[in-house]
Amino acid sequence: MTRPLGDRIRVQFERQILSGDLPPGARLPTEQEIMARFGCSRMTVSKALSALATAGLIERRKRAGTFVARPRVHSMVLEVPDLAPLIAARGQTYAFRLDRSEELAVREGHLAGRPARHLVGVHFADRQGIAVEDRLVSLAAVPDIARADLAREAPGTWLLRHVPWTEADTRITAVGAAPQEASLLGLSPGDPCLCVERRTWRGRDPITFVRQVFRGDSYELVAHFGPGAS
Amino acid sequence: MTRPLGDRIRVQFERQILSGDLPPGARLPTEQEIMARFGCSRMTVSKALSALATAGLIERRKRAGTFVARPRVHSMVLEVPDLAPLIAARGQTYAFRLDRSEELAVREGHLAGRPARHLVGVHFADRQGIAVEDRLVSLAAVPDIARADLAREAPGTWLLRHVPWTEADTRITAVGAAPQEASLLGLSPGDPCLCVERRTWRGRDPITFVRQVFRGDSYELVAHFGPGAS
DNA sequence: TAGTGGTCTAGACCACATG
DNA sequence: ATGTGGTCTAGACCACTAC
Repeated sequence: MTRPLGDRIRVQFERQILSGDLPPGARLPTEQEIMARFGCSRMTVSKALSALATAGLIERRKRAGTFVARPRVHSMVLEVPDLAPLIAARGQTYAFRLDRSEELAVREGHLAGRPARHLVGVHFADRQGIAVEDRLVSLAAVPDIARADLAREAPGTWLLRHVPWTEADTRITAVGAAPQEASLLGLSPGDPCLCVERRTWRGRDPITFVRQVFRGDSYELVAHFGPGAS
Repeated sequence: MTRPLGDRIRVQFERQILSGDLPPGARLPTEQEIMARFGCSRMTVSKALSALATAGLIERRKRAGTFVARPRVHSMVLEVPDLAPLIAARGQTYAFRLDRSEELAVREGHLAGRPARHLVGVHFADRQGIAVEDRLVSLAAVPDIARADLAREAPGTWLLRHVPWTEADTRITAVGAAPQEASLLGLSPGDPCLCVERRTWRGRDPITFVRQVFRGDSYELVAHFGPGAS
């Protein structure tokens, strides 16, 4: 049960960095010194340090050496849960109701100029509307969307199983509920809602644009930053 | 200007996967076959495929082979910009005003039972309040906080330079502005605001808890998912 | 210019899971 | 049982850059 040597090297420096023992800007030993200390070949040391560099914990500069990176403020991992299991986990019953489905030519956005299916619906938890969804799906990229049974399965869930995206942008804002949204969600107009807008691609082909408006009091997003594996 | 061989191997499979040429579940050639095709050693192939595996694009199983991974829905990279440069980039003038600074013993949360400094202040863009901030900073972890000049530099910026965190949780919700918040931000009570709550640690020591309430009409968060490097 | 990391080789032994 | 990936070695040459 002895862990790989490269892992032990990586974990040792990981610990020293996270504990503050090696503060940001500190210099690590050279590969030669680490080789000698662990009695291993240079390739093993190189792979261990490369992993730390990929993870952003260290920064390597030729001729100068290897240094503990200044922490990057600007990136955390955002959890993007699927609504159905999330609501089921709360002990509530999930449902989706499709209110509109039509074809149209998109005028703007990353789907501009393409024929698309326009889908509007509501996500429910125990008969309480918790989110309204307005979606465009490229017919060129997803011709099968016409045959999908979207009466109960949310378009997002269906899409994910049939045409998983490889690239996505998400924009998160707070908005006041529009009158129609408010009535669907059982709110008063202007009540705070979380608005999530997402554009997705597969390779370079745009797939879908979706705008989801969630009741502010029953939905939250969670993000995490940390060393991750260890 | 010839790219490293390992990179070329990695990029080739990356492209085939993202284009859908190699769909999820498809099997990649064995390392032996790739060695032969590129005329390189096995180590080079191994490093290229390991990088793809770390990135989550492929999955490697002994005796079975290497396969294109089923895409993971549930994680995107959330950009967490520092407010000052963000506002400067808009061509506005940034300022922070500290309204309260006191010591207290925290009762709940990840700082429970610890003495802390309680800081309340407002972020401004061109004299318009755009966010109110309520923060607790552990005195045990950051004794220097007492000496910090927080009159103009936001506590978050100061903290980042002096005690960078290594781990953080963020919760994003939509809330209605409380009366006091509304008056500070020039809103009416109940107007939609984006609420960001973050807990941070350095190693296992809790550092700070912060709740920021942003004007819904002048702040947004952006997240991205994609192959990243290429 | 000398020391650092970046990359690569041509082997090797091992663990493991599948056929 | 066998073929796959996991890891490691003991070298090597090169590019870059801080000294």
